[in-house]
Amino acid sequence: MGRRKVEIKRIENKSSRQVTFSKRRKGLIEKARQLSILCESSIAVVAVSGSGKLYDSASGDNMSKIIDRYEIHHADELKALDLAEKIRNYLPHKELLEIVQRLALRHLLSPSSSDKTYFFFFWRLMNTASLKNQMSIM
Amino acid sequence: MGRRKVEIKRIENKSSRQVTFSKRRKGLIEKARQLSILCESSIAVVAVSGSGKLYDSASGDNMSKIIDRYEIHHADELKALDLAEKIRNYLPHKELLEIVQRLALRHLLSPSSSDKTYFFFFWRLMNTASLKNQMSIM
DNA sequence: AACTATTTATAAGA
DNA sequence: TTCTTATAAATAGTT
Repeated sequence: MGRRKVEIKRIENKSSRQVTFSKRRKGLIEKARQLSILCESSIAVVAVSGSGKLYDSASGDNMSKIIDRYEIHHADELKALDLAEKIRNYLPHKELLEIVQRLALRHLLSPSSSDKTYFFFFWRLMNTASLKNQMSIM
Repeated sequence: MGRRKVEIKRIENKSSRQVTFSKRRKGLIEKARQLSILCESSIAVVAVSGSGKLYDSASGDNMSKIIDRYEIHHADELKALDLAEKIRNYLPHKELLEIVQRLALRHLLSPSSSDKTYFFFFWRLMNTASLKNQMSIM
């Protein structure tokens, strides 16, 4: 869709690579928006540039809800991994455990709403709080 | 890009909506793949159809890593929510706590690798195992 | 940041 | 549904 046909391979020139990233990223997100509206669907796009910058868009629903759906859909696959084996290799992290325990305690002390969607949101909050906590000590 | 110009609004006819969803979803994912290769970037797409079916693609890196990046990037925003307030409304779930405690214990008993990336993967596994567990009792 | 020659995506038709 | 094709839309190279 341009003056020349381009091969789909890494663009070597850095500045044209950046220009193309900007143009096509915009195009991709617009396509996602259109698909969402035309077909009454939810579309999430997350793009990480070569230099690590993050761009995202969520159409039809918010990003967290779309990610939750993805996680639930793929839960079986992940569960099939040997959990015990994996865990032996993970980074110990006392702060994580403290957060989990603190949140879990408050959670136990307040049995109220029964809306399932809250469960997932709760779990995401725990997740994110800990990710952030981890980031700050890196 | 077709015989007629189409307005970007919900397609009322169900079968043309499905056909368009299929065609445009394929196009979107192909665009994501191209962008990833041309510009050396990572692109995740998650699409949920009106009927709830999930389609996803990850180019340049795997889906979990891209989602992790998103979570880390947005951690500040989520942290700003009133955690205590939110937690008061979440669904109690004993099984979740048992899983977390069991995993946490094993985690404490095996201080080994120090690769940061494992931490995030560990945390994702915990997350997913619990989501799945929750699904099965819904 | 605009422009425009071309390629590419796709809406409607077969 | 799968293939075709006329046309709209995206974009590569240019200014």
